[in-house]
Amino acid sequence: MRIATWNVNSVKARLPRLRSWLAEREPDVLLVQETKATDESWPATELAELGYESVHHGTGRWNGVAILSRVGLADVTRGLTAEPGFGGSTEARAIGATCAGVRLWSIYVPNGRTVGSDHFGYKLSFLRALREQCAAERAELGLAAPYGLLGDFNVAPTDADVWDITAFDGFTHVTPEERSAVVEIQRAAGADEALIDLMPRASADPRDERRPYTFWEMRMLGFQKGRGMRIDLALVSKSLADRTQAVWVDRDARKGEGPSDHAPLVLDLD
DNA sequence: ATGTCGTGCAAAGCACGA
Repeated sequence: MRIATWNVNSVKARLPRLRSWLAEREPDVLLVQETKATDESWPATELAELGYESVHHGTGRWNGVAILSRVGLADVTRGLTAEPGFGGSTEARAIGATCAGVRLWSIYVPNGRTVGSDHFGYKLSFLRALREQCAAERAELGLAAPYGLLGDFNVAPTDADVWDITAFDGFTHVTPEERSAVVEIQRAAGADEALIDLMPRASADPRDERRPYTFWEMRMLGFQKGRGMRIDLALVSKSLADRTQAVWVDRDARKGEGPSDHAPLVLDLD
């Protein structure tokens, strides 16, 4: 089974590339972020023609998350129980479903903008709500149940996860507060059964030994200059990690005409 | 290099978010 996560930065703008990517890589489950779609404009019919049932949670223009599956899609949950809002309303940043017996979430953590801003506080609140959701669900499902939080976390877990840590001094995505909030999510059900941050290789090539990034800024030719970040994560239970044979970034999806600024993160399971 | 994208509004340019 193949599970992938991809911030597509508008499903409308990316539909041609999404279609060809699905045909090429044939994931069984794809967790999507930043669809920028409404539930009405979500291309469910086109995706169904490609063999995927899908669920979408979005209000248009910004945010929006979805799950595509060709191995079943059950127990759909839109949003987090304790999800905070921003500017007076809740956004569409989390959707969960059970696919082929695996409980999965498609997560789009707020960017945070600048350290100490209202949006930064919102980001930390969102991460706390995700920890609560994870703790409650894992307790309910049992710690042995295969479980995964995948998506765009907008946090680089370590200094090695950005192209040059000195370039990030004073910026979001690398602060101790954000990093410890992610660790707290991993430990939501206790340190013994912590979710594992699956480390991908940098591309589809098994011999690729470059540092693995999942995001490169559109501005300033970030991809062309190798200025990447590993901010799309797969945090999975031991039961799911044990089934994982390969984890890789589909770096090729960042190339060519009209890419997203993120590349898909792919898990190949036993 | 505040250098690229995508969206929506109201318009063929701008504001906003990333």
